[in-house]
Amino acid sequence: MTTIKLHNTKTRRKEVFTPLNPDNVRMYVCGPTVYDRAHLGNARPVVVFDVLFRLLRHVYGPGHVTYVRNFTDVDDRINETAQKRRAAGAPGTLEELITERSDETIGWYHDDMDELGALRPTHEPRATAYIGAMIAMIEDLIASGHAYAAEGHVLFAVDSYSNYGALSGRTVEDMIAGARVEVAPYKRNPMDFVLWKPSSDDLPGWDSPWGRGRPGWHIECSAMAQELLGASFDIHGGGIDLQFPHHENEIAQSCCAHPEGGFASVWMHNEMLLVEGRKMSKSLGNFFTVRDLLDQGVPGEVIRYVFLMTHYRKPMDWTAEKAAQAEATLRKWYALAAQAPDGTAPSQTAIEALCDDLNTHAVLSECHQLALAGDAAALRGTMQLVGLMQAEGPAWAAAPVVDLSAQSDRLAAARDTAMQTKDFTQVDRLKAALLAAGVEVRMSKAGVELVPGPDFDPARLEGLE
RNA sequence: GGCGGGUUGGCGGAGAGGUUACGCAGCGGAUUGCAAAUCCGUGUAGACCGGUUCGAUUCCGGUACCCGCCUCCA
Repeated sequence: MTTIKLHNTKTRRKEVFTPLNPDNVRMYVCGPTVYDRAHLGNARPVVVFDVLFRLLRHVYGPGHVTYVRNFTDVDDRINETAQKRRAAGAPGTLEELITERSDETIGWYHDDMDELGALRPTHEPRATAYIGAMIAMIEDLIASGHAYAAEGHVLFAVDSYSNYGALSGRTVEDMIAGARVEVAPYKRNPMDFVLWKPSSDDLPGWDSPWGRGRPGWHIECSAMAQELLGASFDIHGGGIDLQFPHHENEIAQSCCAHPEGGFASVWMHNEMLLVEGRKMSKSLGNFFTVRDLLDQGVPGEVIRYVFLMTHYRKPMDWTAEKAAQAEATLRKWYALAAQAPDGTAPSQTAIEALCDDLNTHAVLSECHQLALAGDAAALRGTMQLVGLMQAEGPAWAAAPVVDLSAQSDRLAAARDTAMQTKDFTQVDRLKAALLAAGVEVRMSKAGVELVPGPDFDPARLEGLE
């Protein structure tokens, strides 16, 4: 059996991965809050954990991996959009408008992530479908003394869980000392966090033992992981920004509600995304969504390739330069890989690189070597291991199908003549015109070959005859 | 203030306590009427200061700078 090593945030070390049950390797990744289009940063964990999903499927078998990624569809920004739409005269109840907004956003998310070549997870639960499970878990936490109700809220008591802060390396004392937030008066400890909060009439809410309200953010992941994966499972992933407080709170809730389980064995966090060296933000004017890039003509495979260039635990800088490089490389690879049939195993070197805490950059290096060696089959298999080269390769990378034989013959004839006369002006004129039209001109002793390039423009060939 | 991550050759970006990373660009060569494409060759890098060691870019400590989290943003 191949040995996979993964960096575990919990222990801050790279460890040999041993699944609790090799017949059912279980992974939970925090998914998006579906209030709008996914931005580029949202796509990074999707690609990172898609690569891990593919590796696990490769090693343990496609039928032996369960991957859960949730949709958070309880969120004030979703409510805002729904309220605005209602105010603008949209038909339907607020609840219906909220559902409509979530459905719409989830559809976009699927479209965009599909373009990146990400496999759909095994389960994609929506928080609103698990409110009952959340309420039950909160009731358990109150019963066992880990939570308390106060002024319509239910709060988790961090003092009841001695390991609180272990994942992120903080202590409750440190956090209180450095706290910048105002503390709600009903909290017993300033670090206590919300499990349930009351909803006013204009907000979505569910009936509960504590009145009409809605769940806090963290409880949904605990409840859905419990329902779909059990009290103990293998891997929990997400962006490093979720390490605290989100994941810390998930651990507290889950381990207190289910002391018989260990919750996640391995915690994995991807680093953040930068754009041209700076944090992506609306105020800096460098904020964009995945769809923005796709619309600008940057293919999903190119985005994926750029992501794979950087190890997931390092900050990744998105630059136009990288995207251009990625596209040029992929064109070469696709042309070669297209010559091979599906079904070739990936290179062992690449598998081993991936097994070493997802060294995707080393996989790309290996692909370069395979391409250099002209090994189309191994290249194809290796690209597919990391989610590149689906099917026959994308249309954008395929050479345009055009008949340039007339131009080719004409150029060859002119060249033959020029070889005799030593007057190449006519040949150069033809060549320049072809180059201007985006055609690559290759002349050798063997003859003339015309290859339409990425910027090929047939219109510019007119009048050439 | 607390916690965490980073700093590698022109650019991007890895691994490894001592032997070529790799890619892009550049340079030299082969090839070409000239090019393109292709192939071959080519880079005394490792923020700074100490320490451990026969030997450190790789381990340890410190300094500087950058970034993230601590505000339901992946």
